[in-house]
Parts: sequence; structure tokens; C-alpha cells
Amino acid sequence: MPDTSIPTAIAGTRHDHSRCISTAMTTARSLCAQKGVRLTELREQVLNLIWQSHKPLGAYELMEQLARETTRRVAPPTVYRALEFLLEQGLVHRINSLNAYVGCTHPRQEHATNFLICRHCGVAIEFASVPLESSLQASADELGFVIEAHSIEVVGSCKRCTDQGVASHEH
Amino acid sequence: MPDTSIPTAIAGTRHDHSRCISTAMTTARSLCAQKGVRLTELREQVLNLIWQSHKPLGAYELMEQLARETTRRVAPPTVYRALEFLLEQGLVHRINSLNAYVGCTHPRQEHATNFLICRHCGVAIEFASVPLESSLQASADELGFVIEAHSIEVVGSCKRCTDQGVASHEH
DNA sequence: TTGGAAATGTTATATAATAACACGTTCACC
DNA sequence: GGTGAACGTGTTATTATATAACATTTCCAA
Ligand SMILES: [Zn+2]
Ligand SMILES: [Zn+2]
Ligand SMILES: [Zn+2]
Ligand SMILES: [Zn+2]
Repeated sequence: MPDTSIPTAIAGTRHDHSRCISTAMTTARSLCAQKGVRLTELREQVLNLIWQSHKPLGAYELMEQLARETTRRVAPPTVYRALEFLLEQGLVHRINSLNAYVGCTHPRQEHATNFLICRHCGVAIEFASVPLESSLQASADELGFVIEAHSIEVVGSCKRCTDQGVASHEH
Repeated sequence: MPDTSIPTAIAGTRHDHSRCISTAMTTARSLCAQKGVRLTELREQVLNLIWQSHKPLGAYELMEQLARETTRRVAPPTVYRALEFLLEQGLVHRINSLNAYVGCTHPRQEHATNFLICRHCGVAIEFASVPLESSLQASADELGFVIEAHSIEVVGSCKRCTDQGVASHEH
């Protein structure tokens, strides 16, 4: 079995991103094969474009890049359908506060959408936390609410940007 | 000083909603006076419309209702500017996953945006939890991330809908 | 009073997402 | 190898959400 996940929170650090890309693509292919769903060329192209960085990418930016890459016109439904597929398979997440999409770093596990998003460099860092999930569950239990899904989007400054003092150069 | 908050999680329960509305409006007026900002007629109208229920209201629905109420045409910037003001003052929250706006139940306190959202009846229940905030902070600390704001949107079934078996009648 | 800031009105446009239908590809089954 | 149903993609049009830019009005402090 191929590599199956990308180290937690690598997004916020210096790292060899080409490894992120290849790991993500390999995992995606194997995961789709396993589930018996088709990772078509288009879907793979879209996933690959999304994985070019850890910054969430808007559907229309994606569309432009896809058009450039394929040298033909690409209409919105094309990318939205690919995104829909990738979301269903858990290969990408949607960042609601940004209307943008980012690759999932551990698509094999069922999990919620928890992100730290840097206001300065734009990076979205996926994270998980057992205590966080339990206290969320406790809050819901208290009110008799049955959780089906959740998304946490934290905005702030990542370590790199804070260390570089980017946060202090603000207008 | 007038009543300052609405009981936690009242949204998901049977209650006298007219009290929610009057409390919210009174608190808003007093809060704006205190801060030296103007709760104009338009802004108050918008806030009042949003408070007609605990279901987040879209900007365009709001626009229509406002147009009906004032019997004149209302353009998008009108409502968006009012919403911007209300968001700044902490009187309403935006639910990113729904592109919709809902009244804040405790506008006097600084706080994040945490909601339980019922898929069946549409109600958004604002909640707070100290353990939740601390575990979130712990996750961020671990990665050197400085939190500026966050939003948690939980989707599921509220107690009322679960009790009424709405959740089981699904297609 | 009066002049500048704040609020609102108005028109146009940007940005994000989906509907509806046509066309092509794949693959199990014959 | 043919065939058709399911799935995937192309294409056009439209809907939904939000903002830009500038004109006009209202408010309030000096
Ligand atoms: Zn990387
Ligand atoms: Zn950063
Ligand atoms: Zn109420
Ligand atoms: Zn409900």
C-alpha cells in the first residue's frame, strides 16, 4: 500500500512540497481504486492543481488554471463536478469562509473539517484533536443535538508568518 | 440596564419568541448608545427582520422582506451595509456554510461564532463552551498558530426534530 | 448656520454556483 | 464483437451572493 497521509500541520512549515503532491496523488489513485470509483483524467488534473499549494483555491481560479493547462475553454460545471466528486471521496475540503478548496491531508480516515487559516500567507492547516471533538460532542449532548458533521475554521497567523513579523507590518 | 442576553440554546426549544425579539432589540439599542454608534432606522429594521426567527436569513430574502415592509425598492448594498454594521457591532453572526445571517444571543460578550444548525428545521443554536475553546487554543498553541477569530458550524438534528422523528422520514 | 462626515440611494458589475440538455465513453451483458 | 444503460463531460443559460463606484441625503458638531 502506498503512503497514506501527510504529516500533520506540514502546511505551516518549510517542507518539500513535491512530496505532498506525489503522496496525495498516489493515495487518491489507490483510494479510488479501492472504492471502485473512477479518478478520471479531469478529476486527477483538478486534484493535482489544488495540491500545487496548501492555499485553498477558488473554483474560478481553478477553472482558469485548468483552461491554461488544457489549452481549451473550461466552463464552471466542469470544475464544479470534479470538485463535487473529490469532496464526496474526501479528497478535498471546502473552506466555507473563503469559498475555496484545499487538498485533504489524510483522506483515508473519516474526519471533520478543521482548519487553521493564516490571514497573511493564506495557508490552510488541517488539524485534528480528540479533546476538541469530545468537548464539541459534550456541548451537543447537553442540548440533545445529534451531530452529523462539523467544520471549524480558525483564522489567525501561522507560526512562519508570526516569526517573520508579517503580522506587525499591517496597515 | 436592560436585559442583556437570551438564555443559551433557547433557539432549539419551545419558547415565547416575542421575548427574544424585544430583548434583542432593547439590548441592541442600549449597546449602540453605549458605544456611540448609530442604530439607524434601517439598521434596526434589518436587525428586527433577522430576529423574526432563529433561522439564519439570506441577504436576498432579507432584501425582499425589507422591500415589502418599506414598500419601496431596496438594492443589495442597502442590506449589505446594514449587515456589515450589525456584524461589526456583534449583533448578528454570519453562517458561512449557509451564506446567511442570524441574530446574536449574547452581544455584550466578546465571543466566537459557534453554532449547532438543524438540517431539518433550519434553526441555528448559538453555544459557548470553555473546554471547547481551551482545546482549540491548545491545538493552535501546539502549532504556534495565533488565533484571531474562529467559527464552528455543526450540522445535525436538533432535539425537537429528533424527538418528533423528522430525521427518520428522510428520502 | 454650515460644512464635513456618515448614511443611504442608485447603477453597474464581480464572483460563486447550478440547471438543463446534448454528446461522448465505458463496461457489463448478450 | 454488438448494444444499451449508466456515467462522465461539454455547452449554454441562468441563478445566487456580494461589491465597486459615485450621487444624494441626513446628521451633528463647531
Ligand atoms: Zn506541502
Ligand atoms: Zn502564514
Ligand atoms: Zn426565540
Ligand atoms: Zn431542528
